[in-house]
Amino acid sequence: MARQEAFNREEVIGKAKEVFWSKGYNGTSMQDLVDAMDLNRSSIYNSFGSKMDLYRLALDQYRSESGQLFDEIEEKPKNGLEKIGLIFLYSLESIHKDSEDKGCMLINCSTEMGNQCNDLNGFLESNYQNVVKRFEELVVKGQQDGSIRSDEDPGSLANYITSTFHGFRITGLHTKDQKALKGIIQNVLKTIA
Amino acid sequence: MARQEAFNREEVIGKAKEVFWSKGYNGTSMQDLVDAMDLNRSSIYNSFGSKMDLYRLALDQYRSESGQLFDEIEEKPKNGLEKIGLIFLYSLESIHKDSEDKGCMLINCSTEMGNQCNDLNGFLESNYQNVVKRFEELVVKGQQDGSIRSDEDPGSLANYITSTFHGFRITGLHTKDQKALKGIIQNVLKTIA
DNA sequence: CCAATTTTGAAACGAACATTTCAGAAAAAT
DNA sequence: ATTTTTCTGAAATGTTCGTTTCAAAATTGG
Repeated sequence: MARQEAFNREEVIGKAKEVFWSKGYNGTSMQDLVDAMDLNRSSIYNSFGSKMDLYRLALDQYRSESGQLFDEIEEKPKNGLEKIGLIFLYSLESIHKDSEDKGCMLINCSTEMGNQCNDLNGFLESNYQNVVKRFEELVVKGQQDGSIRSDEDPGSLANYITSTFHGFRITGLHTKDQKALKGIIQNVLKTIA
Repeated sequence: MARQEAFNREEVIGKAKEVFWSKGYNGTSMQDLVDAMDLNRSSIYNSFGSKMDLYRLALDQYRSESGQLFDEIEEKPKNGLEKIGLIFLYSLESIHKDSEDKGCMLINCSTEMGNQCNDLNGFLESNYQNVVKRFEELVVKGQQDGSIRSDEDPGSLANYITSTFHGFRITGLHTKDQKALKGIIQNVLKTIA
């Protein structure tokens, strides 16, 4: 048969992801992608379809990587409250390393495209619900091991945590002060303990 | 002398604001603005300068309107904690009325343009600090009247409140469920009480 | 009513946009 | 080595972008 792709697919999607993450969908031009992915225009269109198709692939990769975070924490020998704290500490680390102030790609997508693109809305919604679900699982665990209070149902607490979690990421755009950010985390944990 | 502007300045900036708010800066075309403002292209350029100039005017108007919210609450006969609760309830109302899912224009600006446009960054930063300051004032008041705990300094609590406040606005993009949103507010207030 | 000045409308600007085209280079299978 | 298929590179597609131009219409003050 014939020739096959010379590039690593996940790798070049990763490069596209970085550009979309930093500049947003509308702020990213095809030329930006050509430069970043180090592929020819036609190769990109051939392999990935349209700019929007590529954006969705980039989002998928980002979500997949973010989801792994919860998986990693699941295995650690910690109680529910500590595990939720770890999620926030990972986020703190992301903020610390985010010298470009790119923020969270999924939040960026929500604010830029959520109300403009119906196709993306389904993706964003399922992702949001998934985050709530993952937090809820940790809350249930915490209520079982006694590290999280049981006078409020897990879903409600998970809503609160998810909300503060998103706020935390926005806050990270404006301050990188570790002490201030850790103070926020402590208050969140205090609320659910 | 000569002819004068036939349109109301704040009014047409308001119309531009709606478009930018909904579609973002990069997602808004000059044609969108011509249509929405009901002004000719050249009139817009004559009166407001560039697209970016107009965007900044729209942002200014939005910030000014948002700031009035704090002013209104200042006059009410409530304690510090209740006043902070009122801010969140106003936000809840905004979310409820936001059928288009436009969210908060300033957060949208932060996520879309904060890391791309140095000029806007100063504006965004001063605005963010101002929100923290306004919350801090309410915290101080709450600590004086006993409605807010005094074992943590006002600045630290204000950081927590601001962070959750922004998260609340993001959450509003994903759910309009009043009970769920009120539950989040209750947890925030519980944390600082 | 006239002169001064600005707004207005429509057309035009070059640049940048996303996407397509297509001939030739490259690699796999026979 | 030849055939087959795909990838690749560069150029070109038509569209839309933000902005400018300019003559005509409009409105003010004298």
